[in-house]
Amino acid sequence: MTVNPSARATKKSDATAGDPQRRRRDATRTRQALLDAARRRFTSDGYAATTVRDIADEAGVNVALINRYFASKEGLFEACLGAAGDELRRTTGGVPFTQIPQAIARQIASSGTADLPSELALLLSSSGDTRADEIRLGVLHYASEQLASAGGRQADEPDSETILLRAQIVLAAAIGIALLRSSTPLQPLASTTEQDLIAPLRDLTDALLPPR
Amino acid sequence: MTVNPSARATKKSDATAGDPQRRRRDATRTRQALLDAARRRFTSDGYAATTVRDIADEAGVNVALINRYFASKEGLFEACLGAAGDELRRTTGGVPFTQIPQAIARQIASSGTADLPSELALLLSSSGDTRADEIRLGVLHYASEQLASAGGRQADEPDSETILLRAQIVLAAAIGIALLRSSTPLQPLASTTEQDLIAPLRDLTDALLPPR
Amino acid sequence: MTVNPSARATKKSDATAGDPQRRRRDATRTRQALLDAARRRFTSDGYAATTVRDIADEAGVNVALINRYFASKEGLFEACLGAAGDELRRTTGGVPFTQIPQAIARQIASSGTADLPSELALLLSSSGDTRADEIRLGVLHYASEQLASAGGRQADEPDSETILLRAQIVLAAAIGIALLRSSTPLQPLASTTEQDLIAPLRDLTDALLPPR
Amino acid sequence: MTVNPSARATKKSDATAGDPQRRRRDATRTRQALLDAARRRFTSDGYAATTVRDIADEAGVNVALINRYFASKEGLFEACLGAAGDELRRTTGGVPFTQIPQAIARQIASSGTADLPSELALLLSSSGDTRADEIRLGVLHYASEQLASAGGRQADEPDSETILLRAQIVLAAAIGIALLRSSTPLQPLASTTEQDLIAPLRDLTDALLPPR
DNA sequence: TATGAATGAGAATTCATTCAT
DNA sequence: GATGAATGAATTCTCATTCAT
Repeated sequence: MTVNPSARATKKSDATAGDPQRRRRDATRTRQALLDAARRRFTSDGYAATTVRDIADEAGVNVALINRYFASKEGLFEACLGAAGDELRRTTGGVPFTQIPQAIARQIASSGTADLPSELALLLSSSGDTRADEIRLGVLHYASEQLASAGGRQADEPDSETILLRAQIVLAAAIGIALLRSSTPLQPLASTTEQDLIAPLRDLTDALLPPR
Repeated sequence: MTVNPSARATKKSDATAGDPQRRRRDATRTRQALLDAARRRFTSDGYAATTVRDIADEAGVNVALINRYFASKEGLFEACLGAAGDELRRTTGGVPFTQIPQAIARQIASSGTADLPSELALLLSSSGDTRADEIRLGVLHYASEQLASAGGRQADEPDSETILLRAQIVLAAAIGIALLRSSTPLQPLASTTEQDLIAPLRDLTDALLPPR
Repeated sequence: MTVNPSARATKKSDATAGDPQRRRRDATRTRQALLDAARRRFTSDGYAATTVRDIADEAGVNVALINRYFASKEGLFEACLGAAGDELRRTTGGVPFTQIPQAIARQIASSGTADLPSELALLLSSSGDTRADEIRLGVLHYASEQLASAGGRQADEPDSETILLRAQIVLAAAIGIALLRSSTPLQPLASTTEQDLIAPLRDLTDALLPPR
Repeated sequence: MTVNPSARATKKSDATAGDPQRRRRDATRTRQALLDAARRRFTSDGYAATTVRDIADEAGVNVALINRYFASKEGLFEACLGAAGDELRRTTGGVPFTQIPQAIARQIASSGTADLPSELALLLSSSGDTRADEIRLGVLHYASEQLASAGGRQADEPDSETILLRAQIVLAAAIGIALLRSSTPLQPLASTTEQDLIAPLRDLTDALLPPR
């Protein structure tokens, strides 16, 4: 399910033309399947409510492999967080001011409603793990600073604190939306498309993050 | 055994008539202590990560009383949710449009940062319990409709769907802020006062919920 | 099974009659039952091969109580070791030289063959737990020094090192006997009585620990 | 493919004539490496506390090879026990009475303190495996009978039972010493040399096993 | 009403072993 | 012959809940 079988088959037939669809033992693929499944469950159910068995079942692999590849449930969570951070940085880093609404909307609505929820939502699932909290906080900081500087502001301006606060409110809004979409079927928000979100998000960012 | 709690309470107040403040065995007091403690822990740690023992300890009462008064952990959560809903309705119901930012700011910052977090954050802690989810969804719906109608809009207008969506985004922002403040020490957002929040929230609501 | 119900009943009626010590659902008794069962299994099977379920079943109580009363399997082991150390100190502390063989024999054969094996055997079951290892080593040291000094020797004599070594060999012999009796049905050693052991042990101690 | 290991070895030594020490794929070498590593870990940690991965890592080979060569962890243990029994028989079989202390001392101290512990200690690590227990008991029996007969005694003498008991006590002492040396750093016993042990062991055997 | 004891279900994790390459 | 992937059975521990005072 998680693993796309068709793409896999294709790749496979390229590699071992005579023996298609027979790749059962692939460490990296297993790892990724676990990572995807974990992200889904962690964001929709929260860290504590998610069992490793849930994740393994959803990934279609044996539970013990979670410990093999990620040492522990916490390790898996940290890996999810790291991946989410990377993804966020890639999507939002260096986006010009006018593109921010689109970027946020894409981030929120990127992968459908509940199928593969936005990385944003993951940033609020606390695990009680210190290391994970640090990662989370780091990503949040980075993201809000990116937003703050997108308007062309510098960190040493007199009202930089205010700007940062407003950027964090934008971030909070984005996360709030992602959460309401992934955990609660609150209509119409839950079923909006990326397009639907751009206009209100533009109003929001324009109001909170006025360019120079 | 004793089925009627009120009758019992009456008897009790008779017994301790001389010292009405100091009642060691006071059902309603115990109930309230549990409710407060539960709200704190549920919002800061999430439903699943909170143990009934945590709550009981924080409330300073015996664990078994949770089951006595609320039948189960889920029952306690539902009770918290109900109380949060009531509180929200009281705070945000019928607020005139211009007062919305203040109302939201107060709601968010009402009780300090982490000491007694806003009810808003509770609205996203899912418990996996169907009844609780219904309550939650109900409260969220009500709140967003209140916001939508605050601008003087009616539910049967042609663009009512859009208005509702925008109201839900405002709500999402409010919840996002509450969450970032209660679960993560993201500065400066985490330490802002009610006053600090009003201006940006005004900008936000003005942009998203234009009055007629 | 382990806990003698009749003895318990008797004690109980005694206790509740005049003694202010009341035992309701009896935590201390449960604790002791666990301690006894644990000592049996740890000595006969070793730490790692013993499951907490084995112990709980043998004690006739629920598994979770092990964690309740001793925090962990390791905690229970440490408690056993501590109790064994106390018991050893009580039995062997300050025993005059001529009584040593009897003391050792009693210690070894004290409680039958396998029913409640000697504390001695426990002193060799390593758990991999650092704290437990320290306790164990402390008890072993104490016991060998007791033996060394029983012959009237002082720690500052020129050959004190030799004396201590010989005392440790006596101790090793005692432990070896206890082990061979508790873990392996090596006949005739496994079924000897306390009396049977005294004569050979006297020869052994006389040969290794010559009095001044 | 290659069935005959000796043929293989021959071929091998031909092939790697210039570097006879370094053979990567050598069944008997791998087998022996596993056997040595297993003996070390089993004696120092006990059967249950030793993982097959520990052993394989220490031997520098893949884990699966344990099952390949010894069918199971228990099989490996039995093999160790068998090897230890052979070794013991070789060392102690037919030793004249006066040489017994030396033989025991050598056995105990043979291979340093912890590096390659005495086979003696292995004789007490129970595995819960019936076959292994039988082997163990057989070895212990054989050894004690050897000791008993070393004094020139016959099995049909009137006090043969007593003699056997005393021989078992000597054996118990030897095992006790080996254990205290391999598992616990009890000084000075743990660091004594073979020479240091001979004198006390002579006193011990003389006292317990008087020759005819 | 309140409390500590007790319980059973379920959680994460470890580990010997087997499979496929 | 050797290796890394995968698996299922256990094991320890936690936790909500119930029981007995």
